[in-house]
Amino acid sequence: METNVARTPTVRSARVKRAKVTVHDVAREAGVSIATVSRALNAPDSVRKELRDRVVQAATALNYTIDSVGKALRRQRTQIVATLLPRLDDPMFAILASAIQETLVENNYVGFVQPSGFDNRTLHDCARNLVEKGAEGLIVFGKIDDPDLVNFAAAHDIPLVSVYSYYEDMAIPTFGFDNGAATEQLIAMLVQLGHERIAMISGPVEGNDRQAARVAVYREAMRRIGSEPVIEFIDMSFEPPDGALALRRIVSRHPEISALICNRDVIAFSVLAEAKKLGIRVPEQLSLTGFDDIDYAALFDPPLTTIAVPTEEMGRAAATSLIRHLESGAPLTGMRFETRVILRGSVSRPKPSLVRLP
Amino acid sequence: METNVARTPTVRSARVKRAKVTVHDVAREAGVSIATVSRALNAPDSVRKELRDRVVQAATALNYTIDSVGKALRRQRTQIVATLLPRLDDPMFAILASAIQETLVENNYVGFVQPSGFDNRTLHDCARNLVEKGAEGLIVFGKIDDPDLVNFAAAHDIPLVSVYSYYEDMAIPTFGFDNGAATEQLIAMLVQLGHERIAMISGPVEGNDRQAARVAVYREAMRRIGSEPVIEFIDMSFEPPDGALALRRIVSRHPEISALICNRDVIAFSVLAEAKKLGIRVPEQLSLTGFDDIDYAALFDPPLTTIAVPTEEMGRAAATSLIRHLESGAPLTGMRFETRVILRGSVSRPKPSLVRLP
DNA sequence: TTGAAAGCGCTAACAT
DNA sequence: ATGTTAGCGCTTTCAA
Repeated sequence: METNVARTPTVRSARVKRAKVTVHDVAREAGVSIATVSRALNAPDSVRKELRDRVVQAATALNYTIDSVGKALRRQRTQIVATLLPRLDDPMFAILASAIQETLVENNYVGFVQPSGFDNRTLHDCARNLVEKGAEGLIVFGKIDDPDLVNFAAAHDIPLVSVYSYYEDMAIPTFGFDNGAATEQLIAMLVQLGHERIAMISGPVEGNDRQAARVAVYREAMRRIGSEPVIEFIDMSFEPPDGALALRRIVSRHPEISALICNRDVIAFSVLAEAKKLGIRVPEQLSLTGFDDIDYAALFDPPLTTIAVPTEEMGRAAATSLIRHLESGAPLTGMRFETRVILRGSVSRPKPSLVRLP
Repeated sequence: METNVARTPTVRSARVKRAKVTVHDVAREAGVSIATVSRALNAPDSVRKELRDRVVQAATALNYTIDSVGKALRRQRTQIVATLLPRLDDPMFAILASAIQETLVENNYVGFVQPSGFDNRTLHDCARNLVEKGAEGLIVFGKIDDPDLVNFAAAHDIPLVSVYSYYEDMAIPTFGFDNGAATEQLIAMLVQLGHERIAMISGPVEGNDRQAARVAVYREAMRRIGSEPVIEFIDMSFEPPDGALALRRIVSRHPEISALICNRDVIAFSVLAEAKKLGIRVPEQLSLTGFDDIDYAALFDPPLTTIAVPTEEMGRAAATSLIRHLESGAPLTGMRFETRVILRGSVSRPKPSLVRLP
């Protein structure tokens, strides 16, 4: 879109390596041994006040910065955790990443964040790269479907946790909620309002346990109430035209549909916009739901009914547990979170009038 | 909101340190020296094919993973870059972070991403922490207003670049656009449509060059056309009630306002929602603009007029330049990007009827 | 082409 | 309480 039109003057023509200040320099300056420098900086109480002050002063004077690479090599600990997410440029993932990164830094850790796509069957290479760069713990979004990753983590003693989806009795601890149960909540609400012809827009289910669980529960519910399942699968890289196209397909092929479940809020946003273009009134002619309750859901017109997911809490819990495990070998125990339906204006009782394309 | 109701069974009761596979193990297995192992893995061409194959085979058999900590200590290179952003849980920042992280990994780097707040006058501590954890290059969002950070980076030879805001002739290379010019574009468009009474909702300007530049240009423009500047400052941590309150203040104190510039799209979203509640018709009674053109801007009703910012391109350019500099000492040269007004339905010519609170 | 050996910066075991 | 020293895993001279 935009092109660069100008270039600032060059800043440094070459990378000049300045001599690095090390513990030896500080030790010399303070007139102590390198061990005392290390102690004064890491365990101040174990050093006499006078020496400690001299060390701190010397370190400040020389502008000393600890080299965590040397430290990490010696301690065999990096205090780095890596997070693998399908993508980062999407509110829900970004909120999760934000919660994780903040938790890490509060605990003197730092984190790599890597967008790795929606297919959890091929995470190994990405994870391996991050571990090789120093990650000593791994947080993965959703159910881990890659045996290579699981084996790799086990072989290298890298603790591995999963966030967002909850599973009982999994080898890998999960910090999340039950996607199927959440969809159940949504469908139960719609059914109670009187909806029977319900459609779904989902992402691909391959390697994506969240979408798979929601689709499965939806199919089962339709079977129960004797309705034909109507599902449109679209790419998960949020492209408004995809949502729009899916809506057009559904209303043209299944004009009897009275409610539409979108498996992500952002899909519902584009569907809502398209519905307006098509002259379909939401919720009068079509009830619409999203998933995740991202901030903007309440700001649309009508406000979007959706499932509230405790994204931030899950991220913090996963990161906190992982850190505790890394620090003190505390047992790594998954946690189940609850979701709830946020009923807003995009849903109403079904009206007798059917949806029709203009 | 949600509480955890269940706990999965414990996975590992203690962290058992498995003996680590090192170059020595691979060397022994392959019957070569550790030097040959290193060469076979890093510079295959310098090792006879037969030995090379033996090494690779041994490494695979032993499940060897290179330890980048040892490598980094020896090479004095980590291939880690850190990015400091005001926050991560917001679409525009998330898109930028995503572009940077992807660029890094494509170049065999990895990245720390740290939310560090909106005040660029106090970045030093955060940056120092990331450098101590191994970052050898730093990308900072917006103009760097912290002399401590600049001095620190210079003292430790840490290349430092700024992304999003462009400045000519800055000591630190900037990859961004001119925030003032962008606001000029917006105001020129509104003025051309006939607007004279224009208000602005901004974030705090302290330590935030983006907001400061936009406010300054706005004030100057109002002076030029002889209108009183009407500015509401709100917290930048997107809280819909803040935007709503700012709108109510503006229309109650200045009912003559015909256009409202919001310095972020997300603020405009909440203002738009509140306008509907108040019965203010957009754009008939009030023209509304945002900033950044995040994906959802086009999906609102009416679609939001805004400034398109090449977020992804800026992020990729900053990361690419930094990597090239790190790899080969290539000069670090800033780049200026262009913005443009995206005219959508939230803006129209001003109508004679004034905005009134219901 | 390959091997031996040094050493990156740090912490911790041991000695004093 | 402080100093001496070994060594974490790796790459890269230097020598063969």
